[in-house]
This record gives sequence, C-alpha cells and structure tokens, in this order.
Amino acid sequence: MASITTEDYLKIIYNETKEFGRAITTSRLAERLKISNAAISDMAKKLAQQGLVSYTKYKGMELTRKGEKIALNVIRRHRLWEAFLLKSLGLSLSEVHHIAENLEHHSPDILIEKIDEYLGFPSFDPHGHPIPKHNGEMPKINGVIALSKADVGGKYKVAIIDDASKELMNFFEKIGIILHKTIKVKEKLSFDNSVTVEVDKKDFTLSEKMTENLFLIKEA
Amino acid sequence: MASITTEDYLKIIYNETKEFGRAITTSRLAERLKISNAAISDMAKKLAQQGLVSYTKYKGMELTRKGEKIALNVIRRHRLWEAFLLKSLGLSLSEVHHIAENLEHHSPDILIEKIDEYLGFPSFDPHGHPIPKHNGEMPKINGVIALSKADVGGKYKVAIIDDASKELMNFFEKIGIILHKTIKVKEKLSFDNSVTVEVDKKDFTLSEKMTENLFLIKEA
DNA sequence: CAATAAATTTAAGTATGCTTAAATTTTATT
DNA sequence: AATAAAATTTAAGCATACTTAAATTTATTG
Repeated sequence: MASITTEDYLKIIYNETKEFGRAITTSRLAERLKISNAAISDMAKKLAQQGLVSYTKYKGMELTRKGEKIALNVIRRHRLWEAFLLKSLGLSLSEVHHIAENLEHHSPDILIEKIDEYLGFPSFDPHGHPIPKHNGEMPKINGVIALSKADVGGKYKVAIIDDASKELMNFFEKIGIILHKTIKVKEKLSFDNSVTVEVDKKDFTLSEKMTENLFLIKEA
Repeated sequence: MASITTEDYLKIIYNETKEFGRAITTSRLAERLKISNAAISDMAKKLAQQGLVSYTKYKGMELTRKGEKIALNVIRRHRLWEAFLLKSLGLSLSEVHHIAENLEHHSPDILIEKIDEYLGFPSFDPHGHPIPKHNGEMPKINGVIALSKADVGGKYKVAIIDDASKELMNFFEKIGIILHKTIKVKEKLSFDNSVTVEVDKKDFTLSEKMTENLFLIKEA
C-alpha cells in the first residue's frame, strides 16, 4: 500500500504534469508540498525505485502507468468526498476541500463505492472537476478554457472553479460566480491582465491570478 | 495536536480503565494495539511527559484529565462516524467500525458538529454506546449488565452490542439480536458458562465469550 | 565561453514509533 | 525467604520522512 505521503506526491505530480504537459521539477513539487527541495530529491529516488515515477536526476519526475493509477484513485476519492460532504451535510464548497484532503487517504473501496452510489455515480464534482471512474477512466470535458484566455465580448458558462484557495472560493461565491452560471467577458486590460466580467447584470473586475483559476465553456 | 498514535493509545487506555476500574498494564495495552511491550514502555514515558497519563514504572497507566479529554473526543468522533455512515450510506454495523477507526483521526470539529446535527444530536451510537457530548459529558445508561451476569428467566432489552468483532456482529444480527430487541434468558450451563436465550420465539445457545459482549437492561 | 547564478542533489542529522534482545523488577511458589 | 517465572523496562537499531548545510550540476549572461 502507498503511504499517505506517497499518495500526496503522486496526486500533485499528476495534476501538475497534466496541466503543464511536462515533467514536474523538484522545486515546483517542493513548493506545492511546502517541504524542502532536498526532501523531494530523496523521495524521488524512492518513488522511482518503487516504479511509481520515472525520474532523471536534475530533470524532474513523471508518473509511470502504475503511479498514475494510484494518483487517479486518490483524486477519485478526493472528489467523491467533496461532493458527498456538500450534498449530505451541506458543508460549503470552501470547507470541503481541506477536509477531503485528509479523508481521501483513509477511505476503503467499499466506502468510496457507497458514496459514488449515493451521489448517483456523478462524472463531475462540485467544482466541475471530472471524477475518475473506478477503472481510472477520466470523464472528458471539451472546450474548457481559463477566463484569462477567453475572448472579450464572449458569453461563457462556468465549467470549473479551481479549489486553489478557500478565500478565492468564497469570493467567487459571493459575487455570484458558481458552477454552470453564464457570464459575459466585457473588458481586458493589458496593463495588468485584469478582466471585467458581467455576472447577474453586475460587473466585476478580476485580477490575473483570479482569471487563471476560473474555467469556462463558450456558449453558442 | 495529539498524533494518531497518541489518540489510539488514549482511547484504549480510557476504555480499559473504565471497564476494569484500574490502571491498564503494559502487556494489556500491547495486546490491544498489537505491538510489543517495549514500545508501550517507551510511549508511556512520552505520554506521561506530555501530561496525558500518569505512569508509574511497572504499575501501568491511567489518564490525566487532559488525556481523558482527548480520549473522549476521539470516542465521540468514532461513534458519530459509525452512526453517520450507517444512516447516510446504509453501510452495515459490521462494516462501519473499522472505517470509523481511521476517520476518527481525520475529522475537524466543523465536520463532526455537522454530522452530529445531521443525526439529530444522538446520545447513543448504533451499538448502543453513549456518545460523549462536545464538552466531554458522557450520557448515562443505568442498569446495564452483560448477558453473562443476567438472571435465568429474566426478560431483557438489548442495550449495547460491543463492536469487538465483525464476525460476532454479523452473527448477532443474523439470529435477530439487534439493538433494543427484547430477549429472554432461558438457561445457563455452569459447565461452560454458555447461556441459552430466546429471540423472536427461537432459542440460541451463546458461548461465554459471546455473553460478555452483549449488554442488557432488565425489563419490568 | 567563462564566470556566476540558480537549481538540484548529497550528506549528516532529527523525530516518531516501531523491533528484538538483554537486563531488571515484580509476582508466585515452595 | 529464596528462587523461579512472568512482566516490564532499557538498550540498540531500523524505517519513514523530514531538516539544514555543503557539494554538484545546469542554466544564464555579459
């Protein structure tokens, strides 16, 4: 069995390599896990030795198929927990993330399958993230782009609200940016890459960092 | 914050000292945790140093008020999780125990309070065990005795089914011994201390060990 | 392209919590 | 009360996963 630590490494490696399309560097992983670079180098050797990642010294890590399988399972457990806590207990989107961060490592299969059943085998979690199936298959979403890449004047539907920060999550909720809401992109300032959007007939100007954590699908 | 290991120690020390009314011995604790006696001696010093137990070499351990507070909190989390998994997901009584054994260590207050609310602030878990309140207060049950101590000819209501073993749990359920069921004590053999009880008009003979894990309240 | 800066790895050390084996203390027996 | 048996503790060592500091490799830049 993979340790909790191992599961956390694999999960982050999965997300980062998918997002950037290349091996994750030691310092990036150290930053995400909030531990020293030295610890990462150490662990890289161990993970490689277990056949969970391919690792080239000074070049970074990527998951093997074996490592990816574990990562997808952790992500599945995380997203199902988030959805379950939201639906069954009415916890808020901003609360469930860090709770799921722990529970994901302590959930036997039987429990996860029951939660999946309870939720009606959903394909997406409350953030809009796809939930890997039991066999590791990842539900597809097409045409999703970050708000930072959206066209001025376009109409979009909110597809994914990244769970990067509790604060951001609450802010989005407060101004009406929730999953599946339609918004209009009204203006983009090249000065600081901020973007003004219309939500429920009101305008809000969002910072560049915010626009990188909100994902949209173009409406007809 | 108390580590997972510490929480497990404190929980067992609490249960055993309550049950037997005296300090728990090194070997008993080693047996319950399935680790060596040497490890217990080691940990005893650390727990004492943190002010969680009072420990006299060669004499065993007891909880301090500080240790008991933590133990009661772990027990609260465990019992609320068991009740919640049973009610919300329909997991069986025999499945929830070992799941809760893990989740109890990874449940922030806000989650536990939501679960408590969801369940309607219950005083007892599905086994009949009292659930400590948030302030550490333990709901009282009066007149509970083990089946092994019950009188032949008496009518009793099932008050607690100890979660000692998944196998036993399933057996009890199969023959109709569930929480709050009324049963009659029909015969006791001094030969092996087995007890014959009537459940739903059928008779079952239970071994001594079984009779020590079933707790009853006398009916009028 | 050599020098410097940045990133990464190695080395040595730490904390937790376990193991086995040896030493010690307590308990039981005669 | 002496001695044997049982329980407990101490000692030495191990695995995991981290730390800081030093050494090394890679990338940048004038």
